[in-house]
Amino acid sequence: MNSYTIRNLKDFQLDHIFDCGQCFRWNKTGPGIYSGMAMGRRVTMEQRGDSLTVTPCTKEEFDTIWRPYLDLDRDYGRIKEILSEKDPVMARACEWGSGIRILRQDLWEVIVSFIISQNNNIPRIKGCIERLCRLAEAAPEGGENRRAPGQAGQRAPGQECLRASGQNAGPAGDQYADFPSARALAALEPEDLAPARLGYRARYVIETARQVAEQGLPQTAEQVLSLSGVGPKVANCILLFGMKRYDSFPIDVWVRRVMHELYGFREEDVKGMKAFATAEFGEFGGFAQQYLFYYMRSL
DNA sequence: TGCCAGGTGATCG
DNA sequence: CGATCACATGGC
Repeated sequence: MNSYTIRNLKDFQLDHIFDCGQCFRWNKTGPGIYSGMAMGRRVTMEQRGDSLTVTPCTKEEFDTIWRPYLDLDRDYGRIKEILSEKDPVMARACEWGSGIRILRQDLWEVIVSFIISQNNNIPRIKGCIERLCRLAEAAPEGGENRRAPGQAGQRAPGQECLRASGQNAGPAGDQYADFPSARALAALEPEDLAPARLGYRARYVIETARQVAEQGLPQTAEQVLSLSGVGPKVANCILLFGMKRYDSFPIDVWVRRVMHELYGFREEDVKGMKAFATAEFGEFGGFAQQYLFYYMRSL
């Protein structure tokens, strides 16, 4: 299988990147080795020191797909320098998560993933998303003639499946299925998602899929907030991880915890935290949030 | 066993 | 507005 290796990486650690809460479909399969789905492809990434090998991958694929996905052309050294000057807590956080990069993920996948993330824990979020992808792969298109229980996987010839692209075809149950499109999910009912165990979030996902299928993907913060199941926190995650809005500062329980324990805010003073982040971190709020999140979770 | 998890939407004063 | 509560599910 063809691989591509890039060397001399700086400010880059797969362990930091895939464990700072921004993505849910990468799994560690060995020391410095991760396997996952992104950009409609399944690949393995292996880091040894300052070099990274992607398999399967050509040089062209690396430059057009993975270089932007991994945000390799941004100077994170400079960002950490700027943030570290702000305060000692931030400096420690930058050091602890020194290899973090904010992935440029698919917007639709980010929207659904973070709707599912609400009031949920990370291991279970990953399970929900994986089951959602697998479910969609096994299900036929359309809400009218859904398959009956017991007919799983018996797709009629020519019947389109829910996957957005067809290049990762495999039997139902394949661990790496493409993320279901908005159009495909829009045709389903919340009950159809029962096997994914999304809980009460299933109706948010379906409703949002219908909104997006009809109006297209959101382009402004206001449009993001108008989606079903999207409040201030999830909206900020969508803006940061899916829309390149690097000034976004999502405040979740972990950030609230770090702001309370290490910055002295009252736990319920989310407004104060938000104002502080805007004033202190400004256009780098999103990077600051990632360093703080990763740091706090390790404590 | 309970408490809690990358919260949101509905309801009520 | 701001506070309060239900919500599905399962990790720990």
